[in-house]
Amino acid sequence: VGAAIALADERGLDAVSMRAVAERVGVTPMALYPHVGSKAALLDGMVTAILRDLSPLSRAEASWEDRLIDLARAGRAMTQQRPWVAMLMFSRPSIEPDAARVTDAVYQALLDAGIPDADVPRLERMLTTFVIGYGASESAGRFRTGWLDPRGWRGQVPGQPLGAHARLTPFLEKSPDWDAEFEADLADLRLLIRDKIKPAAAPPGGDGAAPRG
Amino acid sequence: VGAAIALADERGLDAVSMRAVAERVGVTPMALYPHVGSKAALLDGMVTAILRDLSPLSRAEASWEDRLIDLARAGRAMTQQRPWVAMLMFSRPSIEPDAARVTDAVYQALLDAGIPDADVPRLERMLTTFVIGYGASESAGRFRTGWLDPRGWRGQVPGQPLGAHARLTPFLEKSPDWDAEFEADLADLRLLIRDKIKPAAAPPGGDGAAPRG
DNA sequence: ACCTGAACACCGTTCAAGT
DNA sequence: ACCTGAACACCGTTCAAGT
Repeated sequence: VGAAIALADERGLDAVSMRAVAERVGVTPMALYPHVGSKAALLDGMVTAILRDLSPLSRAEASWEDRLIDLARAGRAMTQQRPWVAMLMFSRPSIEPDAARVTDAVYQALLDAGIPDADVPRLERMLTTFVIGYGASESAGRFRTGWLDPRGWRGQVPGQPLGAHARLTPFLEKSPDWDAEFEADLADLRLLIRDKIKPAAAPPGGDGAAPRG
Repeated sequence: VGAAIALADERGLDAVSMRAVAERVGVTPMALYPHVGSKAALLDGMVTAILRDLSPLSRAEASWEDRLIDLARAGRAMTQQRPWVAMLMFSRPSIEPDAARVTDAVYQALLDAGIPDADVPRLERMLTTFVIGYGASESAGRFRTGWLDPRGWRGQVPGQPLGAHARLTPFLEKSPDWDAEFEADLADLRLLIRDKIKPAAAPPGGDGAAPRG
């Protein structure tokens, strides 16, 4: 699994073949099978290993907002450092205990925020879907170009004038600062979560966050 | 491209090989290259074709909220009908005019909502990232299992008791209704957008949406 | 218990020929 | 202008042998 990760880091996910991993380990391709089972299981093991090393789970005493933002930033840092990992996360169910550790930290932050228990799992999925989706859009190419050079948009499609593109041209001419955009999205999601906080009933360990500005 | 889509529908994306597409078209694999360029371009063409046929762009006179929700539902319907399309959308930049048509509809709805022009492109990316990410999570497997059978979570990882999982066990025992979850997420995102509406300055065509409760 | 070698049924793509 | 055939350099995986 370590060799596969090193290979993906150095030459991309496409370079991760059973043959290449075996060669790096110094063994015949078939010798891997008793150990990893299949290529799909190897890819599973790669995301599990990455998730196990996700860093920012230290600051357990920080506010729920800081913890949540830190987790989101750590997720994006991970997808920036290893561009191959985001897409992989969509295809692998997060059942392994190491993935559950991260999930648990998100759950805990949402519970500490005062979100009703019944809403916590859904919001965790919504937030992680966004973070992984953002990382995948960046690393797999969805966010590349497309907003550059919009001079041709107006009237390019016969029956559809694309009026909104025309109006927004000033904001579509240069590609955004993706770091700033991610932070702005996080700020919006933080507001969304604040709005879902249980009306008045104080949770067991509630530390009195202001209900709104 | 049509043959490739049919193949993906019938036997999955992995069955879409140049050789298989060529056979379905009744031609030698190499005969495809002058027409589609490469396999990557073929996959591009597949998502472009799907996007071109995205349905609900008809109701141009509906409220911005209805239009936005309809677009999101159409996106998910697309990823449900063709489970292979969501992952593909992350790897293909949406530069083609047909993709821009959908993007323009989202822009227009956000503009009609009264979102400041400068925020519209970012919010469009946030919403589409979520919709595609949700579809990818469903179809690629991230949402499969993992929340079933959580009886073993408590204390499964030595140094980490996974306390939040333990507390949320009642809500983790059965897999959610994914349709209802998607709708709940959309409702939350609708609220998020409402909160971002330009404070008081009425936009050119503003039709007076209630600012909050 | 762990590894090897040969083989099977595939890939995307290049390149020189054909018509 | 459009298609074909053969070939190159790969894939994941099975299976019978080896030690």
